Amino acid sequence: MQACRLFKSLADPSRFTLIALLHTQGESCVCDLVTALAIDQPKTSRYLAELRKHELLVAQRRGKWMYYNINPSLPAWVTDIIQLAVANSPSLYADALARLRETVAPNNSCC
Amino acid sequence: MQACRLFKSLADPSRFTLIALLHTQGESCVCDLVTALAIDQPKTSRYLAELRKHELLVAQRRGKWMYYNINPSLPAWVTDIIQLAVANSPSLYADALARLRETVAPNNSCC
DNA sequence: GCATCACATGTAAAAATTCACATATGTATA
DNA sequence: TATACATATGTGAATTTTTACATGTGATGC
Repeated sequence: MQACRLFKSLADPSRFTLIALLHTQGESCVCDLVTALAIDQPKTSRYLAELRKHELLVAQRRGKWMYYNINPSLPAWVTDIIQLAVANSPSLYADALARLRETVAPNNSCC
Repeated sequence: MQACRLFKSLADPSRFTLIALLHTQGESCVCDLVTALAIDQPKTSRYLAELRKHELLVAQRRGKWMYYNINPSLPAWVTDIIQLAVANSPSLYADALARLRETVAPNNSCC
Protein backbone atom coordinates (compact mmCIF):
# COMPACT_ATOMS: atom_id res chain seq x y z
CA MET A 1 0.00 0.00 0.00
CA GLN A 2 1.43 3.36 -0.99
CA ALA A 3 0.45 6.68 0.46
CA CYS A 4 -0.80 8.29 -2.76
CA ARG A 5 -3.01 5.33 -3.58
CA LEU A 6 -4.45 5.40 -0.07
CA PHE A 7 -5.07 9.13 -0.25
CA LYS A 8 -6.72 8.87 -3.64
CA SER A 9 -9.07 6.21 -2.33
CA LEU A 10 -10.03 8.35 0.65
CA ALA A 11 -10.32 11.62 -1.28
CA ASP A 12 -13.95 11.16 -2.28
CA PRO A 13 -16.59 12.01 0.35
CA SER A 14 -18.67 8.90 -0.30
CA ARG A 15 -15.67 6.59 -0.19
CA PHE A 16 -14.40 8.26 2.96
CA THR A 17 -17.82 7.88 4.53
CA LEU A 18 -17.89 4.17 3.72
CA ILE A 19 -14.51 3.75 5.40
CA ALA A 20 -15.63 5.83 8.38
CA LEU A 21 -18.83 3.82 8.80
CA LEU A 22 -17.10 0.46 8.62
CA HIS A 23 -14.30 1.67 10.88
CA THR A 24 -16.81 2.91 13.44
CA GLN A 25 -19.57 0.33 13.23
CA GLY A 26 -17.76 -2.71 11.88
CA GLU A 27 -19.00 -5.14 9.27
CA SER A 28 -22.09 -4.07 7.34
CA CYS A 29 -24.06 -5.32 4.39
CA VAL A 30 -24.39 -3.35 1.17
CA CYS A 31 -28.07 -2.59 1.57
CA ASP A 32 -27.54 -0.91 4.94
CA LEU A 33 -24.66 1.11 3.50
CA VAL A 34 -26.83 2.22 0.58
CA THR A 35 -29.44 3.47 3.05
CA ALA A 36 -26.79 5.17 5.21
CA LEU A 37 -25.10 6.99 2.35
CA ALA A 38 -28.41 7.90 0.70
CA ILE A 39 -26.95 7.37 -2.74
CA ASP A 40 -28.08 4.81 -5.27
CA GLN A 41 -27.12 1.15 -5.19
CA PRO A 42 -24.90 0.94 -8.30
CA LYS A 43 -22.88 3.91 -7.12
CA THR A 44 -22.39 2.44 -3.67
CA SER A 45 -21.44 -0.90 -5.17
CA ARG A 46 -18.84 0.73 -7.39
CA TYR A 47 -17.29 2.63 -4.50
CA LEU A 48 -17.11 -0.56 -2.48
CA ALA A 49 -15.56 -2.40 -5.42
CA GLU A 50 -12.92 0.27 -5.80
CA LEU A 51 -12.03 0.24 -2.11
CA ARG A 52 -11.86 -3.53 -2.20
CA LYS A 53 -9.70 -3.46 -5.33
CA HIS A 54 -7.18 -1.32 -3.49
CA GLU A 55 -7.38 -3.65 -0.52
CA LEU A 56 -8.82 -1.20 1.95
CA LEU A 57 -11.92 -3.36 2.33
CA VAL A 58 -12.67 -7.05 2.29
CA ALA A 59 -16.00 -8.61 1.36
CA GLN A 60 -17.69 -11.84 2.24
CA ARG A 61 -20.89 -13.28 0.92
CA ARG A 62 -23.33 -14.85 3.37
CA GLY A 63 -26.43 -16.04 1.62
CA LYS A 64 -27.87 -13.27 -0.50
CA TRP A 65 -25.91 -10.58 1.26
CA MET A 66 -22.46 -9.21 0.85
CA TYR A 67 -20.79 -8.04 4.04
CA TYR A 68 -17.99 -5.50 3.81
CA ASN A 69 -15.42 -4.63 6.41
CA ILE A 70 -12.11 -2.83 6.79
CA ASN A 71 -9.33 -5.14 5.61
CA PRO A 72 -7.98 -6.58 8.87
CA SER A 73 -4.48 -7.03 7.45
CA LEU A 74 -3.84 -3.41 6.60
CA PRO A 75 -0.47 -2.12 7.80
CA ALA A 76 -0.67 -0.28 11.11
CA TRP A 77 0.26 3.08 9.62
CA VAL A 78 -2.71 2.88 7.25
CA THR A 79 -5.09 2.05 10.08
CA ASP A 80 -3.57 4.90 12.08
CA ILE A 81 -4.20 7.35 9.26
CA ILE A 82 -7.79 6.16 8.93
CA GLN A 83 -8.26 6.46 12.67
CA LEU A 84 -6.87 10.01 12.76
CA ALA A 85 -8.98 11.15 9.83
CA VAL A 86 -12.18 9.56 11.10
CA ALA A 87 -11.68 10.95 14.59
CA ASN A 88 -11.08 14.46 13.31
CA SER A 89 -13.65 14.87 10.54
CA PRO A 90 -16.88 13.70 12.17
CA SER A 91 -19.03 16.11 10.19
CA LEU A 92 -18.20 14.28 6.97
CA TYR A 93 -20.03 11.13 7.99
CA ALA A 94 -22.19 12.00 11.03
CA ASP A 95 -25.48 11.91 9.12
CA ALA A 96 -24.65 8.63 7.43
CA LEU A 97 -23.60 7.09 10.72
CA ALA A 98 -26.84 8.16 12.34
CA ARG A 99 -28.84 6.56 9.53
CA LEU A 100 -26.76 3.39 9.72
CA ARG A 101 -27.31 3.10 13.45
CA GLU A 102 -30.99 3.79 13.13
CA THR A 103 -31.29 1.12 10.45
CA VAL A 104 -29.32 -1.53 12.28
CA ALA A 105 -30.29 -0.86 15.89
CA PRO A 106 -33.85 -2.12 16.36
CA ASN A 107 -33.29 -4.82 13.74
CA ASN A 108 -34.63 -2.74 10.92
CA SER A 109 -31.66 -3.94 8.92
CA CYS A 110 -32.65 -5.32 5.56
CA CYS A 111 -30.35 -8.31 6.05
CA MET B 1 -9.15 21.33 7.33
CA GLN B 2 -11.26 18.35 6.41
CA ALA B 3 -9.99 14.86 5.77
CA CYS B 4 -11.22 14.54 2.18
CA ARG B 5 -9.65 17.82 1.18
CA LEU B 6 -6.38 16.80 2.77
CA PHE B 7 -6.42 13.43 1.05
CA LYS B 8 -7.20 14.95 -2.31
CA SER B 9 -4.26 17.32 -1.95
CA LEU B 10 -1.93 14.47 -1.11
CA ALA B 11 -3.28 12.05 -3.71
CA ASP B 12 -1.03 13.24 -6.53
CA PRO B 13 2.55 11.89 -6.57
CA SER B 14 4.12 15.28 -7.32
CA ARG B 15 2.14 17.06 -4.63
CA PHE B 16 2.92 14.32 -2.15
CA THR B 17 6.60 14.57 -3.02
CA LEU B 18 6.56 18.33 -2.43
CA ILE B 19 5.05 17.77 1.00
CA ALA B 20 7.52 14.99 1.76
CA LEU B 21 10.51 17.12 0.74
CA LEU B 22 9.44 20.11 2.78
CA HIS B 23 8.53 17.92 5.72
CA THR B 24 11.92 16.22 5.60
CA GLN B 25 14.24 19.04 4.58
CA GLY B 26 12.35 22.10 5.75
CA GLU B 27 11.96 25.39 3.90
CA SER B 28 13.05 25.37 0.27
CA CYS B 29 12.86 27.74 -2.67
CA VAL B 30 10.92 26.98 -5.82
CA CYS B 31 13.93 26.58 -8.06
CA ASP B 32 15.40 23.83 -5.87
CA LEU B 33 12.04 22.08 -5.77
CA VAL B 34 11.78 22.24 -9.57
CA THR B 35 15.19 20.57 -9.82
CA ALA B 36 14.30 17.96 -7.20
CA LEU B 37 10.99 16.99 -8.80
CA ALA B 38 12.42 17.07 -12.31
CA ILE B 39 9.22 18.52 -13.69
CA ASP B 40 8.80 21.90 -15.36
CA GLN B 41 8.55 25.16 -13.48
CA PRO B 42 4.94 26.11 -14.26
CA LYS B 43 3.73 22.71 -13.17
CA THR B 44 5.67 22.89 -9.92
CA SER B 45 4.38 26.37 -9.30
CA ARG B 46 0.80 25.27 -9.82
CA TYR B 47 1.18 22.36 -7.44
CA LEU B 48 2.65 24.67 -4.83
CA ALA B 49 -0.16 27.16 -5.35
CA GLU B 50 -2.74 24.47 -4.87
CA LEU B 51 -1.15 23.19 -1.68
CA ARG B 52 -0.91 26.75 -0.41
CA LYS B 53 -4.53 27.43 -1.35
CA HIS B 54 -5.60 24.53 0.83
CA GLU B 55 -3.31 25.80 3.60
CA LEU B 56 -0.94 22.87 3.67
CA LEU B 57 1.95 25.14 2.73
CA VAL B 58 2.94 28.70 3.44
CA ALA B 59 5.13 30.87 1.24
CA GLN B 60 7.36 33.80 1.87
CA ARG B 61 9.20 35.99 -0.59
CA ARG B 62 12.79 36.96 0.17
CA GLY B 63 14.28 39.03 -2.58
CA LYS B 64 13.76 37.27 -5.90
CA TRP B 65 13.04 33.97 -4.27
CA MET B 66 9.92 32.37 -2.91
CA TYR B 67 10.45 30.03 0.01
CA TYR B 68 7.85 27.38 0.74
CA ASN B 69 7.34 25.42 3.89
CA ILE B 70 4.80 23.21 5.62
CA ASN B 71 2.19 25.42 7.26
CA PRO B 72 3.32 25.58 10.89
CA SER B 73 -0.23 26.05 12.17
CA LEU B 74 -1.67 22.84 10.79
CA PRO B 75 -3.70 20.85 13.31
CA ALA B 76 -1.70 18.08 14.96
CA TRP B 77 -3.74 15.30 13.38
CA VAL B 78 -2.88 16.60 9.91
CA THR B 79 0.81 16.73 10.74
CA ASP B 80 0.55 13.24 12.18
CA ILE B 81 -0.99 11.92 8.97
CA ILE B 82 1.73 13.56 6.90
CA GLN B 83 4.38 12.11 9.20
CA LEU B 84 2.94 8.60 8.97
CA ALA B 85 2.64 8.74 5.19
CA VAL B 86 6.08 10.19 4.63
CA ALA B 87 7.69 7.69 7.00
CA ASN B 88 6.02 4.75 5.30
CA SER B 89 6.25 5.57 1.62
CA PRO B 90 9.90 6.52 1.15
CA SER B 91 10.08 5.15 -2.38
CA LEU B 92 7.64 7.81 -3.60
CA TYR B 93 10.07 10.65 -2.97
CA ALA B 94 13.53 9.10 -2.41
CA ASP B 95 14.90 10.20 -5.78
CA ALA B 96 13.60 13.73 -5.43
CA LEU B 97 15.00 13.98 -1.92
CA ALA B 98 18.42 12.82 -3.12
CA ARG B 99 18.39 15.49 -5.84
CA LEU B 100 17.27 18.15 -3.39
CA ARG B 101 20.05 17.27 -0.95
CA GLU B 102 22.64 17.19 -3.70
CA THR B 103 21.50 20.59 -4.93
CA VAL B 104 21.43 22.25 -1.55
CA ALA B 105 24.34 20.55 0.22
CA PRO B 106 27.55 22.01 -1.25
CA ASN B 107 25.79 25.30 -1.89
CA ASN B 108 24.81 24.45 -5.41
CA SER B 109 21.42 25.88 -4.59
CA CYS B 110 20.26 28.40 -7.13
CA CYS B 111 19.16 30.76 -4.32
C1' DG C 1 14.53 52.77 -18.15
C1' DC C 2 15.93 48.22 -19.72
C1' DA C 3 17.39 43.54 -19.28
C1' DT C 4 17.33 39.48 -16.63
C1' DC C 5 16.09 36.16 -13.30
C1' DA C 6 12.50 33.75 -10.38
C1' DC C 7 8.01 32.65 -10.18
C1' DA C 8 2.90 32.80 -11.32
C1' DT C 9 -1.11 32.46 -14.23
C1' DG C 10 -4.35 32.41 -18.64
C1' DT C 11 -6.13 29.27 -21.73
C1' DA C 12 -7.34 25.46 -24.52
C1' DA C 13 -6.58 20.56 -25.28
C1' DA C 14 -6.01 16.01 -23.24
C1' DA C 15 -6.78 12.71 -19.78
C1' DA C 16 -8.96 10.87 -15.87
C1' DT C 17 -12.90 10.45 -12.94
C1' DT C 18 -17.69 10.33 -11.94
C1' DC C 19 -22.46 9.72 -13.12
C1' DA C 20 -26.81 7.82 -14.90
C1' DC C 21 -29.17 4.26 -16.69
C1' DA C 22 -29.75 -0.21 -18.22
C1' DT C 23 -28.77 -4.75 -17.62
C1' DA C 24 -26.28 -8.84 -15.85
C1' DT C 25 -25.05 -12.17 -12.11
C1' DG C 26 -25.66 -14.88 -7.98
C1' DT C 27 -28.68 -16.78 -4.33
C1' DA C 28 -32.87 -18.26 -2.17
C1' DT C 29 -37.46 -19.81 -2.40
C1' DA C 30 -41.79 -21.22 -4.30
C1' DT D 1 -37.93 -23.92 -13.45
C1' DA D 2 -39.65 -19.42 -12.53
C1' DT D 3 -39.52 -15.49 -9.63
C1' DA D 4 -37.81 -12.20 -6.53
C1' DC D 5 -34.23 -10.08 -4.09
C1' DA D 6 -29.27 -8.37 -3.38
C1' DT D 7 -25.44 -6.91 -5.61
C1' DA D 8 -22.31 -6.02 -9.63
C1' DT D 9 -20.98 -4.29 -14.10
C1' DG D 10 -21.21 -2.33 -19.18
C1' DT D 11 -21.45 1.89 -21.53
C1' DG D 12 -21.54 6.48 -23.01
C1' DA D 13 -22.22 11.25 -21.38
C1' DA D 14 -20.94 14.80 -18.10
C1' DT D 15 -17.69 16.74 -15.08
C1' DT D 16 -13.25 17.50 -13.10
C1' DT D 17 -8.30 17.40 -13.17
C1' DT D 18 -3.99 17.65 -15.49
C1' DT D 19 -1.00 19.15 -19.08
C1' DA D 20 1.39 22.16 -22.39
C1' DC D 21 2.67 26.39 -23.95
C1' DA D 22 2.63 31.12 -23.91
C1' DT D 23 2.64 35.08 -21.41
C1' DG D 24 2.37 37.99 -17.18
C1' DT D 25 4.35 39.92 -12.77
C1' DG D 26 7.62 41.20 -9.20
C1' DA D 27 12.48 41.94 -7.87
C1' DT D 28 17.35 42.97 -8.90
C1' DG D 29 21.12 45.17 -11.17
C1' DC D 30 23.10 47.87 -14.90
